[in-house]
Amino acid sequence: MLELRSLPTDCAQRRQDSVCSTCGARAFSVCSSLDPSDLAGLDAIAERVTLKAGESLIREGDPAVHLFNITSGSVRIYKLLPDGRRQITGFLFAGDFVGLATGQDYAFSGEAIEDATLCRFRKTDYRALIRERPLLEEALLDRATHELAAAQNQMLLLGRKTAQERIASFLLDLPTRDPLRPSAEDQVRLPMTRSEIADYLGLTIETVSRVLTKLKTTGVIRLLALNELRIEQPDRLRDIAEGET
Amino acid sequence: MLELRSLPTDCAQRRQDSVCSTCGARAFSVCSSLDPSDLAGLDAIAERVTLKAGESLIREGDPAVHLFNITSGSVRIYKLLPDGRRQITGFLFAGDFVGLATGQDYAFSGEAIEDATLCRFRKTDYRALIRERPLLEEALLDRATHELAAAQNQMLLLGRKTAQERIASFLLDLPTRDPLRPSAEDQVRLPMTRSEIADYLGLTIETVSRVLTKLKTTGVIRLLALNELRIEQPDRLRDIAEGET
DNA sequence: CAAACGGATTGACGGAGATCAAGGCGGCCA
DNA sequence: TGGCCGCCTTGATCTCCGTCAATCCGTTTG
Repeated sequence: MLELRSLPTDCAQRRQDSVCSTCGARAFSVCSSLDPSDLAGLDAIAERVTLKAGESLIREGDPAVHLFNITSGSVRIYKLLPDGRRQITGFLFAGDFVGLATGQDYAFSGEAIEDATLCRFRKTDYRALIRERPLLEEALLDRATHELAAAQNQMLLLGRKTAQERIASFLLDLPTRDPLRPSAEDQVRLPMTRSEIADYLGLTIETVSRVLTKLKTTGVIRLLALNELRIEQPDRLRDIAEGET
Repeated sequence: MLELRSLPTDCAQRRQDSVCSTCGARAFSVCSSLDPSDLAGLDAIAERVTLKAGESLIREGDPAVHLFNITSGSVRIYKLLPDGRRQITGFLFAGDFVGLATGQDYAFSGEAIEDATLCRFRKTDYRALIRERPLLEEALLDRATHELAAAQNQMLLLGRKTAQERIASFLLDLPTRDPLRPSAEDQVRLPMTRSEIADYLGLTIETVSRVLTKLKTTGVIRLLALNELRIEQPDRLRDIAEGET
């Protein structure tokens, strides 16, 4: 097999077989801004990581050494107050980038919700790659921009919406998030627990539970299982989410 | 004066006199990533705008034609629910960039709090400039990154902090924001009304007022005027902001 | 299969902050 | 100088949602 090194066509072949080139999440991630021949450069600095449900990815306050791209599964990122109150600031899925909002140290913690796989990069390596690939930087800026817009929506939700409006907004937003599990029409999978939903929406588990049963009894949604539901009246749910009730 | 055009040194002189080169906010803005000779390119696409207090800059839902850099004064950006509930998602000052979290349409509205001056760019022109100036793009990404981190802090505040903790956090954060008005040690200027503070912190005016008087009577702060106060016990205020009480 | 366990639901109650209402205070203009 | 207006403060009451507690339910374990 050693001869391969001297055969250009086979080198190209080797590149085609890189992990990145067969990555199921590539199409949804910033990596899609790199053309196939650039993927080798990405592969060179990428490291595969797998996490079991509940395992920690990064911890708030630790030096920000690595950046991550999620390739499958889901991740929660959150901040804590000294007394343990938790605010989950995002649920991330395949294609999402972890570490955008990061300076010297991580500003938040991250853990797997379900078993997940990720690509890990040393921040220094990644920065170097960015400088050589303007399209990659552009893709990152684009993503940061979208996350900022999403953050503003979340601030509106947390600052001004009622419990029912928060849940409704959440149920409408969630299915659009995971590209690897495109929900059937109006079908919502909840990979996270009630407690995580509560900490994402600034509520308690009890309130989440009560609102869900109320939406169920009014016929807006139907609970198929603990972590699976169907939206029966999408228009009604949209009205509720925007406070038109 | 026509001869000037044929004299290189005078041309250089002319560039020195560009609006950007004398801009008081340049040092704090993304423009600082451009070296002096690049400023001419910025000048070419920049347009000066002045706003009186209360005047509108952009409106949520309108096509996002322009981007802005604030050069003096202050601006509030906010989102509304159909019934009029308002969430202010940010107070912006000299050097801040308006329009990062913007796709096809503006995702939020913006208005001047005080009289303000801004640089306005057509989005298309600005994108073209970015492509030629990697350092500018880098500066923008950097700024987006910081705003994302700030947004996460605000989500923690809105989702999990008490009224008193929110006010304390706000009073500690605000003085660090306006580079053109570096507060005297522990002196806080409040260019916005109580109503705006309330809509930024997810509270009502009454609660803002009550908490401020409580902080006053406990000696943590002193109200010098309606829009001016002094932090008498910074350590105590920091403890309150983090919920250590 | 029973018991234990973690997460979810449901109910009763209480409290932080919203709502409603009544002044207070300073700035502006006639 | 006085009256008006916008903004702020203060008080009384209400309510949504948090807290506390009991129970349920599906899963795991011995």
